Amino acid sequence: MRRDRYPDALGLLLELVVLLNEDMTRSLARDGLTVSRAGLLWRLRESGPSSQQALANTLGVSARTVTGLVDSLVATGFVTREPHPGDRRATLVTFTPHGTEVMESMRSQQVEFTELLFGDMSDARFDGLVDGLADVLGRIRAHLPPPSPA
Amino acid sequence: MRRDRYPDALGLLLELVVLLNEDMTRSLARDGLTVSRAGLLWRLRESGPSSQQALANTLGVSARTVTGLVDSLVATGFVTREPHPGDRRATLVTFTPHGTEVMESMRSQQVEFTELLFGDMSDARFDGLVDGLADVLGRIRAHLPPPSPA
DNA sequence: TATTGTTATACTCTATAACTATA
DNA sequence: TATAGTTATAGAGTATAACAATA
Repeated sequence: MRRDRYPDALGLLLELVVLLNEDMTRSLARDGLTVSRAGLLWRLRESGPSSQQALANTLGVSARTVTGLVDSLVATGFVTREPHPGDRRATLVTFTPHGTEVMESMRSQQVEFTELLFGDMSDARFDGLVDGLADVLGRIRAHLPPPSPA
Repeated sequence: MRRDRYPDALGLLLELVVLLNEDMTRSLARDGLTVSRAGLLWRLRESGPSSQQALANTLGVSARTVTGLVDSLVATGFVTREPHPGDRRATLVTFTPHGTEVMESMRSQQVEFTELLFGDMSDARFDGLVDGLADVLGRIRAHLPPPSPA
């Protein structure tokens, strides 16, 4: 009965979640970042200089939370708050040179990590994993409530 | 070139981490629990009535953290602190009837969730996923520092 | 009147250090 | 002297509500 392997499969998934989280946390700490702060920087790199309101929306957190994250990122030299041309209420969160540098190093770390995870894996194994992951992901997405993070 | 699919694969993994976390958090909240508190209860069910020290060790957190988690679990009626027979310094964290009940309902929720994730999946797909997950997990474990949570 | 961001306040998880009660 | 657990304190992430400045 295939269902006998279900607990294993769920256990593998959960352990993966835990270990990936630990690894990410540890790795980001070496750059002086936390997962939440890195998440903001990630979005910032995709969107370019952004208002905090925009960041709050895309990150799916409150304005208050963004204020705190940006406060700490300013204090640690990753970003600055620039005046928003055309709306004096708003600020434009912008990378410092140091912030840009760290983001670039993060990208190469990501490449290394990917190599570690999949580099030495047979094509069949890799394809089976990717197809299975995509499948599971589709099921979870379908199960989850309205994709709130508009 | 297979490396072209690497970013996809890592992206799938990370999205999976995020979504599984959200789903777990939401589901536990319905039972009046958080992920950390549920983690403690989970260990408690495996080990039976335990001292806080023992819980701190197996969970890999500080004694102070366990004090806080147990405080809240006592306040919300999931466990009690019983005297430790044979060591008057220690307490035995013990399920209440309500705690036991919720743990049982969590188990059936887990079965449902597993059914949702894998139920409608072909055998080949399922096997490919499980094999791939086990493979990746092995790589991460090998990469991580000393398994600190003794 | 509506929006941007901040201050005020609060809750959760986490930790280290100091301290109490027991071994 | 060493251990179990608590209090004191602190930092991070999260949130809501009230408020200021600006649209």
